[in-house]
Amino acid sequence: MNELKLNIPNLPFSLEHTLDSGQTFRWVQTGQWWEGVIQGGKVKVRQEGDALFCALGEGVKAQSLYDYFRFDDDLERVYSRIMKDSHVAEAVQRYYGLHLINQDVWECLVSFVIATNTNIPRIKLMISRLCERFGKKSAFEGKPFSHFPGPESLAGATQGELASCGLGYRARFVRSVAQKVRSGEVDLEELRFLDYGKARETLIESVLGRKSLLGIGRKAADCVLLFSCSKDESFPIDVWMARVLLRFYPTLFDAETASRLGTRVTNKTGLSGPTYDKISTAMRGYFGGYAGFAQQYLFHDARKSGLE
DNA sequence: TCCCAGGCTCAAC
DNA sequence: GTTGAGCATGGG
Repeated sequence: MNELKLNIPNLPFSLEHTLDSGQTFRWVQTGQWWEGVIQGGKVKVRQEGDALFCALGEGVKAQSLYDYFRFDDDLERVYSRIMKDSHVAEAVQRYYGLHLINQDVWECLVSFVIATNTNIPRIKLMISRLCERFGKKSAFEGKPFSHFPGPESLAGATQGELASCGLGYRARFVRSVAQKVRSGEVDLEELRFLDYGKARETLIESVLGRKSLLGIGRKAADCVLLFSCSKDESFPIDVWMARVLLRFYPTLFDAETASRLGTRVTNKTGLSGPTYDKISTAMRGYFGGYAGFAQQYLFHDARKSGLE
């Protein structure tokens, strides 16, 4: 095996916390190694202190890993901005070195269409089936693996074929999103160059009263912008975050908003658009431009500790 | 068997 | 504008 040693330029960095935090769904841990597919190629990585040992598949450059893990980020600086209270402080301490990642926009978009109303283990299952069934095949270290299927192949699949990967009612949405991207109606690469507000409008906009991307709501859009477009002020609010906000930050909201957060948690009813926006804007006001980091630490901590 | 899961669409009000 | 049913599926 052709092993490469990469120096991690900015510490802290934790490979495990980063890959285990629900930003991405295809990495598999085997022993001390993590295997994944990025930028069209397979990689195997393991961390030892400030060194990242990796084996790169065909077509993958070390720079791709550098970009993927956002090694330019200076977490200490981020921490100093978001450390507003003991709750983030504890989460930061527990998951010290958790990076936000910069994954492929298309893969991230499909992943979070699939991620609605389900749990992380099943998201992984659905995506791995999707890749096996529709992804291009390659080999790494003599073993076959599948790439993430492109817009063309998912747009060309029937709803039944997609559903057979366990997608259920999501099959329709995945197909529709794939068709919009294939046709060029929605330009994903452009998102990186827009500011957060504009990029978000692009993802959830309606044309003639009809949504352009079926299956993408506010929460999914925020995840895409945070995990694949480096919009660090994005603050996705799912059930877990609703619990966190209700438990630790109720004083940041007026009574009506807090009560709606409560029904989100207990009745599992969705937040209305304006209410979602009001809450995430408040959290951005509280944490600042790196609110997305705070969100990710709080989310991961809540999930790991089984907050109720 | 029932409940929950990184929500969203659609229709009714 | 808000609310609520319905949604496919697998694990606890």
